[in-house]
Amino acid sequence: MSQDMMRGHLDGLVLAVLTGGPAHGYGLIDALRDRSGGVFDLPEGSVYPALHRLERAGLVASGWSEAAGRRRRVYSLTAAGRRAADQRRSEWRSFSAAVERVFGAGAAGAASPDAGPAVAS
Amino acid sequence: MSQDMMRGHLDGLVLAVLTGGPAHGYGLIDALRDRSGGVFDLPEGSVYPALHRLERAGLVASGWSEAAGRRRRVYSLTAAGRRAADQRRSEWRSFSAAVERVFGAGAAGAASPDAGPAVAS
DNA sequence: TCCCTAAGCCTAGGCTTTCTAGGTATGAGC
DNA sequence: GCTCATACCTAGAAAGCCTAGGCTTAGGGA
Repeated sequence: MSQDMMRGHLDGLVLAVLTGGPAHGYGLIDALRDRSGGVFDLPEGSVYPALHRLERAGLVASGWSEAAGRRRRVYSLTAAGRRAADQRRSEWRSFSAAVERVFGAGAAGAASPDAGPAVAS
Repeated sequence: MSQDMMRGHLDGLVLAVLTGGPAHGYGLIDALRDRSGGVFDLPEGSVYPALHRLERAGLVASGWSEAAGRRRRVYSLTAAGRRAADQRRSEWRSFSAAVERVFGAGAAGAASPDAGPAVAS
């Protein structure tokens, strides 16, 4: 898997996880790994900056909590964040459907030898 | 649509179009716009560098042709390019399925108020 | 006691890729 | 002659993710 397929999708994925409830950074990495079936194993250097970016944008809010002697910064969605999560999901569906059409059309073209070139003059 | 959702996917899409037959740069832009239902309307400054990158990588080969007095550089897949196209498509499927799981899980979690936080301590 | 690992947080810098914004040239239509 | 569409190209900026570190506390093993 090409690593920067994530580009432009990470924020949406983080928002999607937070839709299920508050989380802290480290746990968010675990959640993304689990829910993606091991496909997304993101380094902390990707996730923490993303969370800070989302907080600056007003889409998530954070607070400190203490658990087992360890400090944790817990992030949760704001109202704007919930709206953004919905929008990101629908943008993803549109993007994904478009990619699927391109891949599908390419394969179909290749399957019919008499169809001529993909792009007419 | 966030424009750099394309990151890391453009090469695969270009290869997919070329799977259907040779194409030149300008026509490739049209093909991507048509097949994606208008979602992908890429500027030339994205496509030409991508084609040159793919050519340097040995995945496409190019040759000049003349049509209606206009010179065209026509790109076609090499054998390695065909293999790469297959691989990109399967990487896309894996990526797409993973994203879908994350979005799906997030929505499911939000639907059950008693489920507790998304990420257990 | 000392060391290593895991859980947690963070940042600086680099790399890659895409877009913006330009440039060139030909042919067709007005 | 002018403009528009076709067709190619490039330099530089912008953005986002990853690499590679650094910090702390807790717990287990030797």
